[in-house]
Amino acid sequence: MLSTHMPEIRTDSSAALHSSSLEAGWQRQGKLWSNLKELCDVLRIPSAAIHTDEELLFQHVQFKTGQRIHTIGQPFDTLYIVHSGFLKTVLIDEFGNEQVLSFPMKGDLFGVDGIHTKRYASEAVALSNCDLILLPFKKLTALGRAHVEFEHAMYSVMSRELVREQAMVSMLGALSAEARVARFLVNLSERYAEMGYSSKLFNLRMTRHEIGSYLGLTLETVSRTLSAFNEIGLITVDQRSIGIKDAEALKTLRRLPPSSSRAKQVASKKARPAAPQSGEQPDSDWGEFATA
Amino acid sequence: MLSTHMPEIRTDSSAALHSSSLEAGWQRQGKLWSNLKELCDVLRIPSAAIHTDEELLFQHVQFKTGQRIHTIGQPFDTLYIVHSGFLKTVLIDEFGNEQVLSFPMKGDLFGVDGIHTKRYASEAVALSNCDLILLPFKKLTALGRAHVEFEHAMYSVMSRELVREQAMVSMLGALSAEARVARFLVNLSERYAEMGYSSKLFNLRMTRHEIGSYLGLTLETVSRTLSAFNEIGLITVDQRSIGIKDAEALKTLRRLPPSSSRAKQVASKKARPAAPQSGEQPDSDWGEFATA
DNA sequence: CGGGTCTTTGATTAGGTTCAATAAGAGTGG
DNA sequence: CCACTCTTATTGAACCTAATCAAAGACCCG
Repeated sequence: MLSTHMPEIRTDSSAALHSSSLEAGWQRQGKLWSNLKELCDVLRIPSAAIHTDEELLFQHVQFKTGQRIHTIGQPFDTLYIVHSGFLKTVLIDEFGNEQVLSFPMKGDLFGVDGIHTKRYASEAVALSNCDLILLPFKKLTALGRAHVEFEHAMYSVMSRELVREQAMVSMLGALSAEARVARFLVNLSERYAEMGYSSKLFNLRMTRHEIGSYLGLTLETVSRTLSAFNEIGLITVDQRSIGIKDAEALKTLRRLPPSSSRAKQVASKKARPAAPQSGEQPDSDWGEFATA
Repeated sequence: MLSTHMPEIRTDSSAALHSSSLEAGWQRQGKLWSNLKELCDVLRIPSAAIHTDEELLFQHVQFKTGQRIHTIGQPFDTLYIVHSGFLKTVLIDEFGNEQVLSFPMKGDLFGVDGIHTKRYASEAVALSNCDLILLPFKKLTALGRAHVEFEHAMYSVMSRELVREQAMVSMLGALSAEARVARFLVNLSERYAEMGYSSKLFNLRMTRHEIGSYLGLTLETVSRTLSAFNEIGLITVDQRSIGIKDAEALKTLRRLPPSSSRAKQVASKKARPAAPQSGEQPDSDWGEFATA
């Protein structure tokens, strides 16, 4: 996998991205510009308060399967919003191994990890042909100052990312292999539903290896677990094609309580008198854990 | 643990926090107000560009060991900056089990996860007496509009948090128990150094159980691993007291390469020709992984 | 068709959990 | 101040989950 078998790799994306006179070659697929409202809609941000007459435009860029959007250490200056397509973001360790961090898809923002050090901390690769909206960081901050709601929305999106990461940490730290795979499928299913695809039957865009890396498992374990779910009738599996048969069972599938839980449960109940914990966690996509 | 043994639990912090007439009781320890420059300094943000004559003040609040700063689901409106002391942030799963997400200490910002849903997604508990600076979210956004540098700095701090979480995910997904514990110790050591304490000899502020939860291990494994490091001479352990004997060895301690690495390594090298990966990741605290 | 990647499945191993028992501290109250 | 209790830490032994090693089949693309 990776992109070793891909013909052309754009390592110098920044060069091409900003030449506004030469992008004719990119026109073939996807649109070229979005206005602010469209951008907000994609990000699932309330665009009501935005002046719809605003005619600030955001450039799109297309990437083909296997192309790299940015690499680790590359100077940061723009964020990316997925308009269509599927990607992965990865860390590369000292042995050249990938660690998959996320699978951005429509409506997701990535590149945020570059803000801090001014260099991207991760690498983003297209898993399918992609249409991305460029959001130069300068433009973002300027927009934030112009539109209070937009500023708020950006903080909100970044916060959403953080919550998602927290859920990942929680999952990796506490759940069994089966539970992780089950959650992964449920999350994917819900994501597909949001995007208007079928939540019951879809194709995985990533390999078992990538899923394993994302979930902290080996590809064999992922494969075996999918097969096991298939046996039990929770799903159907045929290579990349997944059919969800019993979403509820998948959602509630968990590690058998670590036994030490029971005592704790009582203790914490007693000590947590007024926490409105039962309250909803509305709009939580990429589902968490404490709220399920 | 938890706070089951603590005498007084403040579940309604918001009520008390904002009554600016009654905080006399809190005055005993710690200061009460910081200006913008002090706030930036604590956050390790360049405060040079800030108007030092700015006389906007930020309230402090003190918490005692075991007290809860905020709970899951509680309405969000303020962020917290650690001025002194040690805390933990946790998620609570459906069985009442804690999942430790972070151990905020001096200079750390927490509460960010509340921005998205307007409710805190995690719970923060003081592991020692703490002095926290309150940063109302409203005030933050207003400041961002007034001072471009500050706005940038806030994005930067949030990005830093995200990178830290990514490093956690990476660690949980790919490292062995020994490697996790080793990294944990190294990170702590570096953090103590930054704060002006000894990096060679320090006390853990958290239990084995909390460390285990943070690292995705059981408390027994943590204890055993520390004992093993002690045997080998990498550290000395006596209950909460840790002495770092061989920081280098701890830093380089890793899982034996997963065997499949070697082939990949060649492949990725070939396909990644112009990545300025060797570039520095300056100022990365709470160390990552891909850059070590 | 052929070489590569990806996936599945089996056999075996090992790292980490679980269960259990003991010890060491810290706080409480007589 | 000491006994009592509760929490925390250490260590051992058995078990089990997931990793590792291995092999064969499926798929894809040139």
